[in-house]
Amino acid sequence: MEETSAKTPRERYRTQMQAEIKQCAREQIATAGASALSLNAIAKQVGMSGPALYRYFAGRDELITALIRDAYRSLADTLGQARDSGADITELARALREWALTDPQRYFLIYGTPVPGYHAPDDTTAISSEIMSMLIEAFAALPTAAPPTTAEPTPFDTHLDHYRRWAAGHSVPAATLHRAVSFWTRVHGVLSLELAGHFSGMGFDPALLFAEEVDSLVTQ
Amino acid sequence: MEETSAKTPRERYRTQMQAEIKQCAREQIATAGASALSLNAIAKQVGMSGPALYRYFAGRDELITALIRDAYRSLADTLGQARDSGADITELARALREWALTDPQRYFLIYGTPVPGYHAPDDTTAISSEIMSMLIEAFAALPTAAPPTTAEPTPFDTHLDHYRRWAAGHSVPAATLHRAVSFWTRVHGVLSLELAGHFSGMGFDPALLFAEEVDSLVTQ
DNA sequence: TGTACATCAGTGAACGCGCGTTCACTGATGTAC
DNA sequence: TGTACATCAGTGAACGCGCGTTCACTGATGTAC
Repeated sequence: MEETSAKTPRERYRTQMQAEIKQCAREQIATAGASALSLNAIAKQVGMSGPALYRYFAGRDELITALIRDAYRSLADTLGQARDSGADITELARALREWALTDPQRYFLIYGTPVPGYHAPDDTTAISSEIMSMLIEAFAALPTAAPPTTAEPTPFDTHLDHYRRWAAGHSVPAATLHRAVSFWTRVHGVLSLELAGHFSGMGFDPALLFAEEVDSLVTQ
Repeated sequence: MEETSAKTPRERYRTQMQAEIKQCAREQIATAGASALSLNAIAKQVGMSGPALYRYFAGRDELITALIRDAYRSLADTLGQARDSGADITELARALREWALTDPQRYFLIYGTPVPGYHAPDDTTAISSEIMSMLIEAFAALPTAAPPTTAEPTPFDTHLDHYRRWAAGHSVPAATLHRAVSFWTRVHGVLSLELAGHFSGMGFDPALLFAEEVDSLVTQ
């Protein structure tokens, strides 16, 4: 995972310093939101003053971009590790939820309110499809008691059959793609509302709702 | 709907001016996001200078709060009008999606990334339950071909039966509450991902996905 | 091992900027008699 | 209808602030011979 070996001491120091800065930025975002991220405040907290940060990041935007990239990477790695441990789709969902609960603002860095002008770096879309790949495989591997292939394809199924380039390399039935996409939207429906506190007045346990939303697609 | 009648000219002017300021603020948010909202910029745009805004709003926070309240109100009214026109749950869903697509940043004002420190005004939770009420009634009114009441109650159903105070006044089976909540999460799952652009690389039409997510709960 | 030079981390002063907000004020609009 | 006063919208100057970013610089660390 880390190809940061066989580096000179200076390079290691530099990498470590970048990590410390990003860690600080994460804490600041967790405390006051991403829009309140301030380079000067970060600098003060890591014990250097202002312009020194420019040794490590070209500016505020590049720092935020790095954080977004890290968030994507962290999510994909979390799911990848679960997958490598033989997790099925239900366990993948649980890993995803735990990842989101660990640091809600990191979650919102990816799936929260988009800033109108901003465009995420290109490589994040690659990570996105890496994640979708895992989901598709997990659904394809399901021992379908009631095989979805035999069921009548829905309008969205047939529509999806024409737009499956994003699922390149997966020769699964469109119904499986549909399930992966629905999994994604249902999971984020619960998570985004839960993390934003929209259930807090209701009192019930979102974990149960989450589990059944996942189940709705597993035992389809 | 408007109880702003029989007011003096001054009062009408004041109300109109507040509306103009809020309209301006909405446009600014739609262009650059809520965090970029600037009182001075708004003042310039409505043709007055700086401090004059304090005649209408006590400060930046109060203005944003007013916008959030308006967003809630607008959503509830949109759904209420659909309901009054005899819309069923599917048509309510369509109205909701159109409302969201009309002004994505208004949507995110309610359902987007929460700002860690900020607490929405209390009356918005009242509007939230007003909305949930409509959904519950719409599901209760469904001519259930396969009545959900007869089905085995899920763990979340029985759990929800202990936390139904938020659904005060509705003596519907817990399964109906469950369907209303799931409707809410599935609908927001598609909408939040769609509006944030997470489907844009995939090419398919989110409207079809949305319709089938809604359908998954109507023809349950 | 020792010297000469290059690399690079970090500093401190300074830049211009726009922000939210306050204050004392002018001038127009409405109200009371 | 006219005068005297109160209300209130809007102005302009000024407040302190923290922001991102630049620049020329010091001093330590690494490299070459």
